[in-house]
Amino acid sequence: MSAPAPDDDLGELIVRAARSLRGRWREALEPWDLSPHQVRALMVVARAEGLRLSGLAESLHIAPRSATEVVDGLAGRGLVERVPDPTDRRAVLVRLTEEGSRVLTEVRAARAADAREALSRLPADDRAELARLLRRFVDT
Amino acid sequence: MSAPAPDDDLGELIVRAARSLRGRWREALEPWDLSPHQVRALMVVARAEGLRLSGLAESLHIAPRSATEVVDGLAGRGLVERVPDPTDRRAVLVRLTEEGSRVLTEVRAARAADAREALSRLPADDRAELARLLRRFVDT
DNA sequence: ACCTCACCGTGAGGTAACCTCAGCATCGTT
DNA sequence: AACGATGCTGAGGTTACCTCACGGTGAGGT
Repeated sequence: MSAPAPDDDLGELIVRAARSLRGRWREALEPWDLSPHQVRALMVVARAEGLRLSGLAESLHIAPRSATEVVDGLAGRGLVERVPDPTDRRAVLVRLTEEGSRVLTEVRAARAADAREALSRLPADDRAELARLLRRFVDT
Repeated sequence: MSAPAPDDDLGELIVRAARSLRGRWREALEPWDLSPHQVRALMVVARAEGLRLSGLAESLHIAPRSATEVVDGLAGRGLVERVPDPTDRRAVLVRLTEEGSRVLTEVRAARAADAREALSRLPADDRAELARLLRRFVDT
C-alpha cells in the first residue's frame, strides 16, 4: 500500500505503456473506421497471400468460426475477397483486394508516424536500449 | 516493405510484451474466477475507500451505467458492498467487504509472484534499466 | 415555498466480438 | 466404397461494453 516493489512495478509499467500506445493507435485509425484487430487481420492476410480461414483464425488466436466473421467484415468493406482454394474445394482463401492493399499501406504509414511521434519523447539511444531489452524479454 | 524501421518495431515490442504479461496474468487469476478488469476495479475501490459509482466509472474509463454492472458482479461474489453516501442521498458508495479485502491481498501476491517469474528471464540490472526507461516514457 | 437545472444510479434495450455446437461438402485412407 | 477427419458456416449464447430515459435528490434563484 506504500512502497511499490520494483518488479511489481515493471509489469505494470509495460502494461501501461502498451495501453497508451493502443489508445493512440485506435484514434489514429479512426479515419479508416477500422479496429486494431481488423488491421491485425489485414496484416496477417497481407503477409501470407492466399491464406485459409482456419490459418487466419490460428494467427489471430480466435476460433475458426470467428474468422468467418472477421473476414465478413473486411470483405463487406471491400478490403479482402474470398477465392476458392484450387487445391481443396472445401477451403476458401482470403486475399487482399487492390483497395485493401492500398488502405493497408496508408494505415501502416499512419501507424509508424504515430508510434514515432509517441516515442519521440525518448532520445534515440534510449529508444535503442529499450528495444534491445524488450527484444531480449520477448524473444525468449 | 522490407527493412523494418526500428521505431516501428519498438511500439510493436511494447505491445507484444504487454500481451504476454496479460495472458499470464489472466491464467494466474483463474483460481479466483476473476477477470483482469474486475481486479482492476477491486484495486480502485481499495485505494479510495468509499468511492462513488461515478468515480469508479471514471477511474475505469467506462460509462457510469457500466460501473453499475461491474459492481453488481463484484457484489454478487460478496467482494464489495454498496452503502448509502451519508453526505448525498442520491449517491452510493462502494466498499470492499472483509472477503474482498482478503481476496485482493491474495491476488496481489499471486500477481507479483507471476510478474517476478515472467521477468526473471532478464538480469536484475536490465530490469532496473527497463523500468527506468519505461517510467520516463510513461510519466510524460 | 416553489421552480428549475444539474447530477446520481439504474432499467431497458442495443452492439461488437467472441464462443460452442451441429451440419454439409469434401478429402485422404483403408 | 466406406470411413473418419477436415474446412467453412448457420444458429444461438455469452460478455462487456454502450445510449437513452427515468425517478430521486441537491443547490441556487426568485
